[in-house]
Amino acid sequence: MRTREGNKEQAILEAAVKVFAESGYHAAKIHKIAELAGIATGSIYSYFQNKQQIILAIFDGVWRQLYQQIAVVEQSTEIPVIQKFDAIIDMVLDLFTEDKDRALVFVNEENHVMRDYPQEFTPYFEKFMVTGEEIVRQGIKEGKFTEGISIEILRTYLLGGIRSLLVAWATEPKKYPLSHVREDLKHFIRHGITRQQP
Amino acid sequence: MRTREGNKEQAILEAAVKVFAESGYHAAKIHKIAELAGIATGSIYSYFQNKQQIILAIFDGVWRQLYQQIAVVEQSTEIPVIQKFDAIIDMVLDLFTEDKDRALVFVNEENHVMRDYPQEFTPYFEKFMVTGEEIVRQGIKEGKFTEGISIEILRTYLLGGIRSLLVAWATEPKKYPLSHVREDLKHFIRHGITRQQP
DNA sequence: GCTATTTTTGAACCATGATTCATTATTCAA
DNA sequence: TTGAATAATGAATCATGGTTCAAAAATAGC
Repeated sequence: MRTREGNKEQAILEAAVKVFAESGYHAAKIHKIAELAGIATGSIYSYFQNKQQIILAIFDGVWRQLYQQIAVVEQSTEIPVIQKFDAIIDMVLDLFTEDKDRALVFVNEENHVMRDYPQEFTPYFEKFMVTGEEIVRQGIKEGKFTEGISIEILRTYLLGGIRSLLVAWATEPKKYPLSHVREDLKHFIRHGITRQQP
Repeated sequence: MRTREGNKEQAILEAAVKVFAESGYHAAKIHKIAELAGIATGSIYSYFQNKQQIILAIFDGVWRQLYQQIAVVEQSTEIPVIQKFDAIIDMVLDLFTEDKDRALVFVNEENHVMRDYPQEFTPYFEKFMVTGEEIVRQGIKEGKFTEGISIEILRTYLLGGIRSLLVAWATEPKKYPLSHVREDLKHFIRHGITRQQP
């Protein structure tokens, strides 16, 4: 018998994130991922069925983490609703702080992955969304958020804005320092662009 | 001598938008674009150097239109700054109202096109951004917009939110009716989620 | 109608790169 | 120490699809 040495699956995933971030999913070459992971090309296939399963696994990992965290926030009765949004921002930014490449893959590839393999896309995505909407509903109920707005539209808008900033930061960290992004983002979400009356 | 019949270049672009929207740039097949355009595969290449020039042409068209329109808005002394944002929203949504496919290509493919062919990407993109920032600066100067925020961050956030909503609408128009998207978007941009005091 | 010129055609070419699989290496249990 | 049994290898396979190009078709001027 021969046993598997090391955590190759993890190594592959990490290598894949790097390569996908750099060249995009389609241009990414399996042999390059293998090289980066320090294994042979063929070995990839004893850990993943094929290329698409690799990217699906990456998204599963990200959304699983995000869902677990938003679930905690949602449940909390300590935090005022309005601050739950802050917590979500922090949580998303923190998740990617140490890993720009993951941020890039997360933002750049999601659209086509969801389109191309809708059946196999991680269920944590849906769960995350539902939970987020729950928070918004809570805020409206408490009279803290504007009523009459569409929750769907709000969440799509916010997520889009956040994503866009993630790419910007990951691509040009100097120009978009995370600390500023964090603060400005929280401000815009709460108050929009209109100046606050003193 | 033989003269070219019809506007094949236009036909190719329109077909390409459809095909890119449906399958994404990478999975899109040239022969399918040709078929849709009603010409032979090889003919594509007497109008465009290659596949990438086609998608670059699509982006050039969109950003040119957007730039021309934002330039008019920016110049206007009639419209109050705060309403210039409304005008921009209207202008973007109107541009895509008749063409969901163009919206999808615009949002889904831009990231990788800009990354893969940064040199050849339309100059109207930059021009649009600069003009947009000019409007924000104007708003801050007039004391209408919050000061102390990063214009770069703001514009990235807004654009991301808008794009995200465009895809949502183009993919599920029933769930995201353009009229609602339009109103809610304007509201969020101005006031964020916090409830307005009566 | 005829010819020169340009457009259009679409089958063939060819590069690319994901995936396979026969071979080799490694480990554990006996 | 030996030999199943499984892991790892990477060269070969094979499908895909962008691009080319020789041939055919269409047009305008004569």
